[in-house]
Amino acid sequence: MENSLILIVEDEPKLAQLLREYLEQANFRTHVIGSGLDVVPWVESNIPALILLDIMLPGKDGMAICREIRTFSQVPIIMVTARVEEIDRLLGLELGADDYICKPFSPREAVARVKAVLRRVRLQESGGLEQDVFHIDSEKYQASYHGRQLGLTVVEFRLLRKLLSRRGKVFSRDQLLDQLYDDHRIVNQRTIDTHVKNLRKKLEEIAPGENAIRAVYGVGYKIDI
Amino acid sequence: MENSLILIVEDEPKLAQLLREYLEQANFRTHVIGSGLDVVPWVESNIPALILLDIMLPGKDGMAICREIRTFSQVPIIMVTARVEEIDRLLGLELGADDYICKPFSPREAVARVKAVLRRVRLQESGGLEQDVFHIDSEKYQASYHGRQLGLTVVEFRLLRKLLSRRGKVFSRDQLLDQLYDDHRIVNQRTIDTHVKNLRKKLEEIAPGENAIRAVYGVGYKIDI
DNA sequence: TGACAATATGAACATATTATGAAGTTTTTC
DNA sequence: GAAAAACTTCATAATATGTTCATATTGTCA
Repeated sequence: MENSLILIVEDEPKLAQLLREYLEQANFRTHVIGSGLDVVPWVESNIPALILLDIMLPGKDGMAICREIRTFSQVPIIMVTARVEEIDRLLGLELGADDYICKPFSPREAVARVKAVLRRVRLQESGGLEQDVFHIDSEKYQASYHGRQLGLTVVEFRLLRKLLSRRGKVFSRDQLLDQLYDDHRIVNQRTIDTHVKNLRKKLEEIAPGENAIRAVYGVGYKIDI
Repeated sequence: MENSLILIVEDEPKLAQLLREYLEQANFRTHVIGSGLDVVPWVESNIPALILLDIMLPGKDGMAICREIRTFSQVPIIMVTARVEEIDRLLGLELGADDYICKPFSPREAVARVKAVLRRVRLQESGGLEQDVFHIDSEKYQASYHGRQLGLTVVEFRLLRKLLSRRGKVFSRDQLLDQLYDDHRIVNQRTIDTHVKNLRKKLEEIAPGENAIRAVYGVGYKIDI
C-alpha cells in the first residue's frame, strides 16, 4: 500500500533523521533536503507523494517554497512551524498547505498526519468520495446533496465549494468572501450570513436537521458532516 | 538512568550542600558554583544536564547569567528566587528558564522539579515516546483530550493552546490574556480564572482527577502532565 | 498557628455574534 | 425596458459567549 516517497525539508539534522526513521519504519521512502534553495528544483524533477516542509529554513523560507510549488503542482504539503501562534498567521495567508504541525511534535504524530493527509488526498483523487453526501461539478456549476440536485446560484455554489474544499476547517467570513468574487469588491461581512442562510434553506429541504453548515462563534463557518 | 550532571549555582554554602546531598542521593552527579562570575565559563566547557540557578548572587546576577547561557545553549535551567513576587517579574522578562522554585523550598521538592524538567526535556528531544493526551487542530478549532473531542469555545481553545505551547511552563495571567484576543482589549485578570474553571470542567468530564491545569500561587497557570 | 493573599466557584450581568425577515440594489432575462 | 432573479444591506430577535462580582476555599508566610 505505502512505499510512497516523502520529501522531508528540514535543516535540523537530528530531527530530519528522526522523521526519516519513523517514516521508513512506516514503510515510506524518504528524501531529505536541508536547504530551502534546493527544494523547488528537486520537486520539479522528482515526484514525491507528500512534502513535510519546515517553515524556518536557510536559503529560502518555507512559505515562499510552498507558494512556488503550488504554481506547478498540487502535491500534498504539511507545514512544520516552531510556534503555535504562527499557524494562525499561516492560515490567513492561504498558502495552500494541506496540514500544519507545530514543533515540538512526536514523530509518531507526524507519521499519523502524513497518513491522514495521504488518505484524504487519495480519496479525493479516486473520483470524489464514494459515499459523500455532497457532489460538486465545477464545470457545470452544479452541486448535489444526498444525490439530489441543488439549484444554487453562483455565489451559493462558490460558497459551498469553498467550505467543502477543506471539510471541518473553519473559514472566516473574509476568507469566504474572497472566494466569492473575481474582482476585489468590498462587501459587508454580514452578506455571508445571508448567503449561508439561503444555502442552508436549500440543504434543509433535502435533509432536514442535518445541519451541514455550522457557525463557529467568533470565527466563521464550517461544514461538519 | 540518571547519573546526569546537575550544576548548582548557589552562594549560600549550607543550602548548596543540602541540595548536593539530596541530588546525589537521587543518583545525580553535581557541581557547585558560588559566584556568578564563574558560571558561564564553566558551562561553556562542561555540559551539565540541568542548571539550578539562584537569582541573587555575588558577582553577576542570575538573570544576566540565564540570558547569557541562552545565547549559546538550550540546557534546562531552573531559577531559584527568594520571593514569590519575583517570579512574576521574571516571567515577564521571558528569560527562557524552564521552571522556577521559590525559597525556602524543601530539597525533596527541588529534586522532584529537577526530575520533572529533565523528563519533559527528554520527552521532547526523543520525540516523545509517550502518546500525547492532547491533540489540537487550529484549523478546525478542535481539541481532543485522551482521544475524545472537547467542545471548546474559541477563548477556551486559545487558552489551552497557549498553555500547551510550552508544557510545564508557568504562564502569568497577562501572558494568557494576550493570547486570547486579537485586539488589545483590557479585561480583568480574574477573567482568566473563569475560563480556566470552564476549561477544567470540560477536561474533568473526560479524565476526572488528572488535574491537567495547575495554578501556581502568585504566578499563574501551567499544564503539568 | 493566625493574618493575609491568592485561587476556586457559582451566579448575575454584560456583550458579542449569529439568525432571520424584509427592504433596497444590482444584474440578468425576456 | 419591464419583470424576475440574484445580490447586498439593514434592523432586530435569538442565542452563545465572555466578564465581573461576591463568597468560599485554599495556600503562603511570619
